[in-house]
Amino acid sequence: MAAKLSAVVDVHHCNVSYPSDKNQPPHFTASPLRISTKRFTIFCTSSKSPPKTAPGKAESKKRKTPSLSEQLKPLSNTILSDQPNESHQLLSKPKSIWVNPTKPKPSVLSLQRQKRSSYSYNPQIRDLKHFAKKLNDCHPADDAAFQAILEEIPHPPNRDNALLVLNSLRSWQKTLLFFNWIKTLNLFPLETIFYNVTMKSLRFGRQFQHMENLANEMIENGVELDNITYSTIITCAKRCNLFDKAVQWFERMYKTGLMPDEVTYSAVLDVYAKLRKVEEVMSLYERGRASGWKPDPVAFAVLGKVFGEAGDYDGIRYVLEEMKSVGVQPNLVVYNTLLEAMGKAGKPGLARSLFEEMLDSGITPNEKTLTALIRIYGKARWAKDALELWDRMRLNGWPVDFILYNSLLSMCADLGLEEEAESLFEDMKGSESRKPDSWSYTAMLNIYGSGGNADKAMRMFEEMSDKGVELNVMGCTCLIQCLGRAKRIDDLVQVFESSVDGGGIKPDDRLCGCLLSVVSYCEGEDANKVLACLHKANQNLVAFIKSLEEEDTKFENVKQEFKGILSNTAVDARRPFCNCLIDICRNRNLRERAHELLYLGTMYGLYPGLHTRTEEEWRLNVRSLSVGAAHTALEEWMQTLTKLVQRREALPEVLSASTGAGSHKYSQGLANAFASHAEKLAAPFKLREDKAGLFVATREDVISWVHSRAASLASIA
DNA sequence: CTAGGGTTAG
Repeated sequence: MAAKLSAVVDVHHCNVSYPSDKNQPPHFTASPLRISTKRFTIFCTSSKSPPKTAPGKAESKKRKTPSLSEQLKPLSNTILSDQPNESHQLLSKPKSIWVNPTKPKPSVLSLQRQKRSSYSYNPQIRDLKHFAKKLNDCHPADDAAFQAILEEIPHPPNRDNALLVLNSLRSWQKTLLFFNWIKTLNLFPLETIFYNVTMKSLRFGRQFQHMENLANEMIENGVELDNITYSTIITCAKRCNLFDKAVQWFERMYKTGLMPDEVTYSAVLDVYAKLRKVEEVMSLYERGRASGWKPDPVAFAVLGKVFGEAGDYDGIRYVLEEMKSVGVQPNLVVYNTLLEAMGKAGKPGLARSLFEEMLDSGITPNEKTLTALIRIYGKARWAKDALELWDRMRLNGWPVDFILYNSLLSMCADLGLEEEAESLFEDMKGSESRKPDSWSYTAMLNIYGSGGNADKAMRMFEEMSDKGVELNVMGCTCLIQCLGRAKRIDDLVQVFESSVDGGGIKPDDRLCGCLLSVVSYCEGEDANKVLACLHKANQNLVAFIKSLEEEDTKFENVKQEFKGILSNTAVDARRPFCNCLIDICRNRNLRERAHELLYLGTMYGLYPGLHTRTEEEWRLNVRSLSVGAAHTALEEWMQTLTKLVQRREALPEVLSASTGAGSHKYSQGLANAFASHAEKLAAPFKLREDKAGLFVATREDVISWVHSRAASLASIA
C-alpha cells in the first residue's frame, strides 16, 4: 500500500556498518544492516556492494498494536464475511471482488443516511427563546436561581417546547439541568432526539463521562440509539482523546445490528487518522468502498490528513486519484488538507500546482489555505513564490487573519526578509485587532537572531517586557543564539536567568542545544558561564561534558552516558546535541573523543545516509553535520579509504563529499570549513564549479594520495 | 451550535 511504497528501502543508502548492540533503547531506530565487524569503524571497510534488501526491515515494520481487522475479528465472524483485502491492492483502483451476483455484498456501512424528523414551526418561539436566554444568563453556580426561572416557563413544557429550549441552552451544565427537569416532570416519553440534543451540548463541553452515562441510560430505558447518537458519542470521545472508547462504541453498533451510515463511518475514519493508524484507515476505507460507498469530500479530507501526517506523498496522490475516479470535486477544506499534506510530504512544487488547480476550479482560498502555502514556501525557502503569493493576497483581497499575519512574519524569518518583516510588524502595531503577540515577537527575534543583529534583538526583548508580551521558549532560544554569536555572554546569562528563573520559561531540548552550541565556540570563563546556565536546564549534559574532558573516562562509559542522554532528548534535538558535543571535543583538542561520539551518533541513527554508495560513486554527505563533525567524518573516511587502497580492494570511479549549498541566507560556511580541512589533510577533493557544495575526487586521485602519504610517513620514520 | 463527520502557526 501507499505507506509501504514510500518506505521502500533505498538501496544506495545503507553502508554504515554497526557492531551489534543488543541493548539499544527501543526508540532508537537501529540500522537494518548489521554487518558484523570487530573494528571500531564508522564506514564499511569492504567495497562489496550492499545487499539490495535490508534484512530485519520487515521485522522492524511489524506492527505492535493490533490492526483494525484483528480488533474487529469478533465482528467479521458474525456480521461481515471474510473478504480478501490485501493492503497492496490499495494503490490500484479497488476492483469489484464480488463476482457472484447471487451472493450479497457484505456491508460495513449503510448507504443511506440517518433520516431526521422535520421540525414544525413553534408559534411560541419568541417567548421560549426569551426564557432560554434568562436561563443562559443565570449565574452558573446558582442552582436555586436556575430552578426559580424554570418554574416561570411561559408555556407548558410539552415535547416541542422542551426541545426548543433544550436546543437553545449554551453550557452543558444547564442543558443537563434542564434535561433532568423535563425528565422529572414526566409529561411525555423522552425520545432519542432529546438525548441527542443533550449529548451535543455535552460534547461541546467535552463531558464524555456524562455522555456515556446518558448513553447507558438510553440502553437501560430501551430508548433507541441511532446514528446521530453514535456519531456524537464517537466524536466526543475523540475530542477527549478517549480513542478506545470511540472504537468501543463504534463496535457496539455492529453488535446491536445497527449499520453506521457515512457520517458515523467517516467520524471513525478520523479516529484512526488521529491515532495515525494509516493502515486501519485504509482498511476501513476499502471495506466501505467494497460495500458500494461513494465517499464524499469529508472522507477524502480525512484520508488526505492521514497521509499528510505520515508525510506520504504516494498516499496523497492516491487520494487525488480516488477522488477523480469516484467523481468527487474537492472543496475548499479538501484542498486545504491536501495542501497541508503536500507541505508535510516535502512537496512545495506540487502544493503550488494544486493551489493553482484550486483557483482554476473557481474556489477562493481562505486564511487556512494561505497560511499553509506561505508556511510551505517559507520552509522551502522559496522567496520568489512566497512574495508573489503575498502580492496576490493583497491584489485579490483574499482573507487575512491574525494567524496568517504571524505566519507571514515567520516566513520572513525563514527567508531572512528583514525589511518586509519590519514593515509588516509596524502594520500590526498600528492595527487595533492584530497587535503583535508572543508569536509575532518570536518571529522578529528569529529574524534579528539569525541575521546576527544583537542590538535590534535586545531592543525587541526590552519592548516585549514594556508591552507585557511574554517571551516564550522559542523566542528565548533565538535571543540566546544571537547573543552567543555576538559573544555577549553577560547579556546571555541575564536573559537566561530572567526568563528561566523569573519568567517561568521551562528550558526545552532546543534551548539546551542552543546553549550547548554556544559552549562549543566559547572559551574559559565565558564557557563556564554558559555551562552554569546549561546546568540549570540539564545537569546530566554538563556532567557528560566534564567526563568527556577527563582522560581516564573509558569508551564504554561514554557510550552508556551518551545513550542515557539521547534517550532523554527529544528526537529532533538529538543530532544537534551530538554535533555540538563533537565540536566541543574538537575545540578542546579531544580528537579521539570526537571520533567516538561520531561513531556513537552513527550507531544510534543520528546520521542516516552519511555515506551513500552506487556502483560508480561513493559519497560522504555531511550537510547535516556541524563543522567539527564534518571534519571528523572526513578524517574517518580518509582512514577507511586508506585501508581499502592498502588492501587493494575495488573503489568506484568517483568519490565525492557533499556539504550542501546552504540555502539559508545566514547558514554558509560549512563548505568553506570543509575545503580548508581537506586541504590540511592534503586530501584530493576539488570543489565542483557547476555544483554548489560538492567536492569530487577520482579513484586515481585517492590511490595516489594514499601512496604519497605512506611514502611521507615512511620518510619521517 | 437549531439532533451527527473533515482544514490554519516554531
